Amino acid sequence: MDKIYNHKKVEEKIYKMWEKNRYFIPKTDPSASHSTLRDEPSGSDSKSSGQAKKPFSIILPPPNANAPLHFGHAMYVAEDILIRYHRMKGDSTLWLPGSDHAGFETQFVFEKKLEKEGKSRFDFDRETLYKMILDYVLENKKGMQNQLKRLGFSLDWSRNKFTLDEDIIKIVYKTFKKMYDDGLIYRGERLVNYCTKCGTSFSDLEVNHKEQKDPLYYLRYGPFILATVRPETKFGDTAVAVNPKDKRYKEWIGKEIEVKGVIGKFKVKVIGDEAIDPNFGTGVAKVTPAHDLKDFEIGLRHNLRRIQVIDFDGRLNKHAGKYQGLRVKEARKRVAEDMEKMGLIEKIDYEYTHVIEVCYKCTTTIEPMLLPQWFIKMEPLSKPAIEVVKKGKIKIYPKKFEKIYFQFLENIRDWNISRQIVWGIRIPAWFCSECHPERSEGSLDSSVSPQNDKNKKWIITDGEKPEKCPRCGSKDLKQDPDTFDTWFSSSQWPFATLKTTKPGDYEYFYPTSVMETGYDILRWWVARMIMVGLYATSKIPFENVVLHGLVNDPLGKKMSKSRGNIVNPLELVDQYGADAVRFALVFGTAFGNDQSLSYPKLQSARNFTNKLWNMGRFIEMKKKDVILSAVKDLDSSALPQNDIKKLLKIAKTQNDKKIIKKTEELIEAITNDLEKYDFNHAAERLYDFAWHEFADKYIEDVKSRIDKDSFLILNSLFLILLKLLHPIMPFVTEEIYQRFNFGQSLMIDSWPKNE
RNA sequence: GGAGUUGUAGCUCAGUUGGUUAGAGCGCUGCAUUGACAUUGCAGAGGUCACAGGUUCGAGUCCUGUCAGCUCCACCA
Repeated sequence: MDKIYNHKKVEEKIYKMWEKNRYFIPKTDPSASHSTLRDEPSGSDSKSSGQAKKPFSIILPPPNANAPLHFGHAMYVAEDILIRYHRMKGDSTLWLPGSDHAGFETQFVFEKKLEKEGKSRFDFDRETLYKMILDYVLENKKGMQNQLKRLGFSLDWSRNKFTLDEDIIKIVYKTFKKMYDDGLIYRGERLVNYCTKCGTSFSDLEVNHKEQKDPLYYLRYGPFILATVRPETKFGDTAVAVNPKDKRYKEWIGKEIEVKGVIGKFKVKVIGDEAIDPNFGTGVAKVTPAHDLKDFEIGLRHNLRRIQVIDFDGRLNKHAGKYQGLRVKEARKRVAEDMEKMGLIEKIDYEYTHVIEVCYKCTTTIEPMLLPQWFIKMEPLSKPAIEVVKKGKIKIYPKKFEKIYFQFLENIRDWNISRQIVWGIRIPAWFCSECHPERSEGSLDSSVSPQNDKNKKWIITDGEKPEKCPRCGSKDLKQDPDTFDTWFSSSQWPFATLKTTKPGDYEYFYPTSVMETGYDILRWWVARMIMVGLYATSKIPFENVVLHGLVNDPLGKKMSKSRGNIVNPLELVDQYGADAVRFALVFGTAFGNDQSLSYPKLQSARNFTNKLWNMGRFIEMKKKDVILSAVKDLDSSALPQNDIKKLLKIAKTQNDKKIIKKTEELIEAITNDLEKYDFNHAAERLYDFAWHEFADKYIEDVKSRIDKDSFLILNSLFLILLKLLHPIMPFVTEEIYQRFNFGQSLMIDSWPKNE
């Protein structure tokens, strides 16, 4: 054995050995009776194997396939710890890998790449663009999978899935169709970021913010004076709002007022809404639900009409009367001038600065525009999801996150699942061009006027294109150009994967045992998996939710591409070894809390791997000494002993007995820690015991008096220690195990237990 | 603006349902050791537990408020 543990010589070799021996594949693979392919764990009794026993399963949260993993992903080590622990306990254990197409984000990343090449999405048709992104993603996936392997993750690669696999898409379609048939899907309007120059809508990611100075007009508005920067949207006003607590206007709430305007008089209602800041302007605001995000929300709450006055070409429409046809900027100027002439402007504040949204491509001001979108009614789904956690059918660890979960579900809003991008699963909805020819289709966005959509009869299928229109028989059917929100497909991940891996998987492994992921996606992903899982399968998707904290950079700042502080886990694996990286991640921070990447911690974890290595070296050396003393039955007695009671019998000194008892306590404690997902305590306890009890005290004590019996104790306890450490530090423990010829492989050896 | 979360040694963090003298690692100081390991061992210094109240026989722990950091959500008409 080398004097210093060299992870570079060990890790790749060991991982290949595990993979080759199919140790990552569940012992009881329901699809084939090949459980004899490898031996049972040496310590487990035959009763514990077979279908009857409950399996242990985890679905890996599929990382986005658009970029290499960052260091935060290495936190999935918590899952590997659980998986390895249960595998050693003798459970049939499955950890299923996969990756996510990550709609928005991937398309955004890809377009950045196009931009560098001097191109843009508008240079390609839909099919070409999709194909290009797909190639890009498939290439990325490989690197990502390599990263997971380098971390030592014992994932069953024979069951690897991707959210855009044909069979996954089929299931997503089926769920959508079922929801539609059950009346959970409806067509509703929503404001999107729209660039009238590019002629398309953008995601929030694609919108830039810019501070600029604009005149703030104080308009005479019926009996009120109110401040606005957008007098040109006045034609779309359907209410005037004040804060309900504002004494100045309290008595007006609920009344209708008459307003004199540049194209005649009109009437609007006064409403009270908390969103209105009494301290801004005069404390009165006009409400234009069709062209302002906040007003849209107010409109939803008060059931206001939405009048679209700006069209998709950026010009005012018929609602603007004589201003029809003018562009927004020009219209604003003209309306303001005319109002001034009519004496409708109280004053103008030219010093007002605010933040506006501009198109990241052409810097045109973004217009919030109404677009028809598909929505899911969430209340029927959220209620059962609240129930299962309240009743304890699904448990959330650490418990503090339950609060966030309930808060989200109790205030849930309907879910808009339409996205105006090509990269994703296209929505299986068609309409007939004969019955409803008014819709113009063709571009990547879905620029339709919402008025047309209301009477449109959509044909929803589970993926197949309908042959003809069920009403007029026309074969000229057009598919909705939109794609599903990525979370819509990932909300189905636990059952969609297991239904499409191997026959019997779903029946055997679903619901899965644990869903482990970062707390930051508890709402976006975990809550939705519970809701959609319950809906589609009538079962909970998993029994336990375990949430880890975020890994920030060494200064405590969130790692992000824009900050440029992303750390690739492979760099650290190269430098410190996978075991050290894994150990450092769970050591020294309460599980579920955020931590900062700490190089000193990595270093001390690396030193710990070396300490273990040298404990092994010492024992190997002593073994030779003891064998050299030429006692006949030494070979068999040098084999480690699983039965701790027997060890106690041969213990001669108080120190022997003490260390055996402490090991017994350790087994109990570590087992409890892992059952409670208390990873940091397990790691801390193991570190402290291995280093400061076993090495500093016991080895030092036994060093000078080693004989046959004390060697047996030493050797046996060391094997137990290796087993307890293996889930966290699989490589160095396995390497020592192999060198000592303790058995076939540590990863399928038995978990220590006290009788 | 709303919500969540954190504040404990120079640094990074533990501290279970309140219960003796508040712990660990790194760093620091001193000593030792070249026969497992210098990626080592032994010993030591270092804390008004953010602040102010309250409950209690007793508070790092429970309650209220204040301040600061971080995260998420919504966003200034």
